Amino acid sequence: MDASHEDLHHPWGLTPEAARALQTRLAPRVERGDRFGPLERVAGVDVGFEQGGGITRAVVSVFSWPHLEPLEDAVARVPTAFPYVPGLLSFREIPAVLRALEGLQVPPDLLLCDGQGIAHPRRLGIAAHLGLITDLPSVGVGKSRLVGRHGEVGVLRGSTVPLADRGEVIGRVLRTRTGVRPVYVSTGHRVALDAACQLVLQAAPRYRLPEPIRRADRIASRRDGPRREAAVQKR
DNA sequence: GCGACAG
DNA sequence: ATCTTGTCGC
Repeated sequence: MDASHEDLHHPWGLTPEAARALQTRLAPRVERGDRFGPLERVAGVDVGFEQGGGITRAVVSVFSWPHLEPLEDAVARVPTAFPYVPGLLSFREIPAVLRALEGLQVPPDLLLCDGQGIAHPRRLGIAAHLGLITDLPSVGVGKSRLVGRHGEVGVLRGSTVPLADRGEVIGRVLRTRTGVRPVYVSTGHRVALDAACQLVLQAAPRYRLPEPIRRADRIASRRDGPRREAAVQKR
């Protein structure tokens, strides 16, 4: 029920072995059912790296819901302290994301993350991990597959096919745009798969990726440093 | 030992 | 993810 802070504020400077052990220990605490109220602010989360990868730049872009108007952006630049290791992405990106979240004027009601939720070897992809430690509802939206198998997805927008691994459905491959490569949607925390897919489809009315993630991605991968770090609209 | 492997 | 310019197509 509660996200007992202390033990959830675990250290990040771990060895890959210790990180995997921690994932196995935390995964059971991820809530796979729906537990979120009315949505007003939905945020997109993404990370980018600067020359050489020495600096991790995390971006959180908050949009109004359901109108999808940009409300606020928060950016954090942190020295990169963990390498990219398949399955351990959260240990590389979450520290910077947490800093960005701290910079928001108002916390969001939901997080749409660039990466997997429970569609992960130990069921703790970055979206699930981030949702768990912030206790915010979250959804994983991956641009490609990490684990799991699935059949062909219909060519029309809205088509889906289950993503399964070790005899369990861990996500859904969703076509957000007719004729365009589908995305991998999975439960992050407090958002079941059905709602997760509905939300992603609603958040992506025109492009392959949800609007909040697109904006965060654009800012995160911009060569030039971000201009305004917060307050898209001050009023 | 040989592939697979989010971003 | 990042290094990098233009190019083909709707």
